[in-house]
Amino acid sequence: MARLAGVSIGTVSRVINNSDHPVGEETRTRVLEAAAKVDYSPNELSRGLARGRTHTVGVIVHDITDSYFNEIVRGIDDVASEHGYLVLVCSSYRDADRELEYVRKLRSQRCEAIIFVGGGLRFPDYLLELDAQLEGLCKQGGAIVMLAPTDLARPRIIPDASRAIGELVDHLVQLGHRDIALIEGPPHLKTSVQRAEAFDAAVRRHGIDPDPGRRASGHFDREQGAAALEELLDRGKPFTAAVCLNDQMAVGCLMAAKARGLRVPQDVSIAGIDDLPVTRYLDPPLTTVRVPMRELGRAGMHLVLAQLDGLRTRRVRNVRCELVVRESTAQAPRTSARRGQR
Amino acid sequence: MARLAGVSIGTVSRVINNSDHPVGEETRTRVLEAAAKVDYSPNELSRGLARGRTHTVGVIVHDITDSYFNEIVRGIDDVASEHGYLVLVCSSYRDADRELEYVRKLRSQRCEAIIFVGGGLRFPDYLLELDAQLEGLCKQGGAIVMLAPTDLARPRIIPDASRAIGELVDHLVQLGHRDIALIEGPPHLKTSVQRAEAFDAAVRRHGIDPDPGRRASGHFDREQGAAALEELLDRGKPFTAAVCLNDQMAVGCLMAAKARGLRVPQDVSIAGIDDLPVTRYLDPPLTTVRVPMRELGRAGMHLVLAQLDGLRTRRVRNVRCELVVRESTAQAPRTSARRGQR
DNA sequence: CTGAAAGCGCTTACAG
DNA sequence: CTGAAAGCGCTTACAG
Repeated sequence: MARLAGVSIGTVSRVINNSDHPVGEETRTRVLEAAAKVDYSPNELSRGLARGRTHTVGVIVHDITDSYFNEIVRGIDDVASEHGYLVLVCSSYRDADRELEYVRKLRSQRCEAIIFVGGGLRFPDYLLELDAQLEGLCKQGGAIVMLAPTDLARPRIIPDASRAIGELVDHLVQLGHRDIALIEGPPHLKTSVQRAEAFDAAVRRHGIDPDPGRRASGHFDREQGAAALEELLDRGKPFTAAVCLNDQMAVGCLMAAKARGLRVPQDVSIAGIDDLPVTRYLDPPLTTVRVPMRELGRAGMHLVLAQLDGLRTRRVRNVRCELVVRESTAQAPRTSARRGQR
Repeated sequence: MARLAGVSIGTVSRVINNSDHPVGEETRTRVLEAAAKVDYSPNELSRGLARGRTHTVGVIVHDITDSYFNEIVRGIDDVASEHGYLVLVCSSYRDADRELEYVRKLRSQRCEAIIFVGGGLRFPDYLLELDAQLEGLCKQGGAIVMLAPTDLARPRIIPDASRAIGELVDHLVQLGHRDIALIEGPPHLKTSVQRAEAFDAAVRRHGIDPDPGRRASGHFDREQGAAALEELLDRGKPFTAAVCLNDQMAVGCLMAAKARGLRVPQDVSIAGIDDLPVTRYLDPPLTTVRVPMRELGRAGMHLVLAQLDGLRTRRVRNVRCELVVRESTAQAPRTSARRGQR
């Protein structure tokens, strides 16, 4: 194509990149014409090799079909595409090995940044290896951003639901609930641990002792959230409300409660966390804690850009979450959920 | 790192790639040790340049937060990751320029394939330019796969809902519905056009003339689906059932109907197409046509792999879709929806 | 079994 | 204003 235009490849490069190096008008036109004729597509690989920039960022999520994650990816992508970046989406399914494998791959691809959307796993070996990989990426000039609690000392923006979880518990207690069941996420996931701690602290403030008998894990998953509710029901310890530490589990929990013949919220109140789009379409619409997912994604990508621009930071930024009261929570019934069961 | 191991870069390459070119055992260990020590991360860019393979595929969707698309991406990613491919996800929002821009970028990145998940737009200029870009990508050795109806002659796997739409209409007519409203998608989108044609053909089979007065566009979008129902209601032409050409619109339609005080399905039956996960959690659960999204994604990526393996094909494969009857459709009421409105 | 060297397609000082 | 050439980090015939 340089031959077609009758110029050197250096000149071609200059006009294609609109470099500020001067190029003769007539030469420029000749190059542009030749480029159009042969349908020239500049090779980003070699360009990346030569310039050290790939215009790609990697994003590691739990599962792209989970709204929590795809909403955040949407936010990331909004600003990424605005700035000419392409996004590599990697679903790790919270598997440490899968995640490490992806990090290695993204590094090899010379992504300019990796954004971790999901919560940090808490396995020591994994943390060590992950930190080494991330250090390597940083040395290559890459940026790292974490959008969830983690044990790694990396720049991060974290949705902090603690305060809103407190408000949620206040709300329930005001409605007369004292026997509040808790459906947790994966025990090795920091997000779940933190949310559970916030819940425990909140009920204690009301003089209620967190009761292991009213607690089950739904692994942040819809089906397992449903199973957790059933387990709690089968355990026989009465409760009038169930707090699910994410909305996916709350969806499952709600369906399971209905399937057991419980009316929500008359027989049992149910609340979640995240405020996924689906919560509005449930019957009843779900009381939950709003995590500003799209904004979180946008902020995350902006932090990436700032770092690539030379910003050095280890500052941790918290993002406020708000209680959203809808119709799945109401006055506690006289008889508790278990007995109310038909 | 070659220096650290005291060998040539050629030798390093051979052991890192586990090439079948013989390498001395002791040399191999030395290289591996050096690699571990410096935390060596092979540069995929240069590797891609030298070998002409990038191990990436681009996927163009409408919007990653739309379940229809992220479910398909999930299927693609399942087999892509199995085969060591990374996935670049591009949301075009059905904008022709955005889509073309992404195609150019993916080409520049030398993606080995582009999978188009969404339906084809039908703008002549766009089609021309797109086809040129795709031809370019093919010449570079890339594969193309379309997972929706399109006017382009490229390998494709298409979910064919026509037959199931016919069954849906039969189902409604059997329930006594004759005044059936239709909420369509974007008029320039082939998927929407085809589904509408299938609907028209089906009602005609029952001696019903498609009525423009009972037809509105919701642009495949939740909010606009709701607006479309309201418009139909306001138009004053009575109907006892509304068929939405995708589930997103059906969700909006259902909420709007309830907001207007209509009972579903007693006052009006509502049906969608796609069988998104959310349809199960609605009240009432939605009657719809199941499009096997995840399988479609998997099949799409398999077709990519086959093409990269040298398969030459222009064959069009259709994927069967099935009617799923749930609770949002029932016997037609005596009085039609409009009058039933409170 | 090992290395030197050409080549992948660019960018970018450096000369002219 | 233009070109020749080094360099980005690999792979892979080609010699030895």
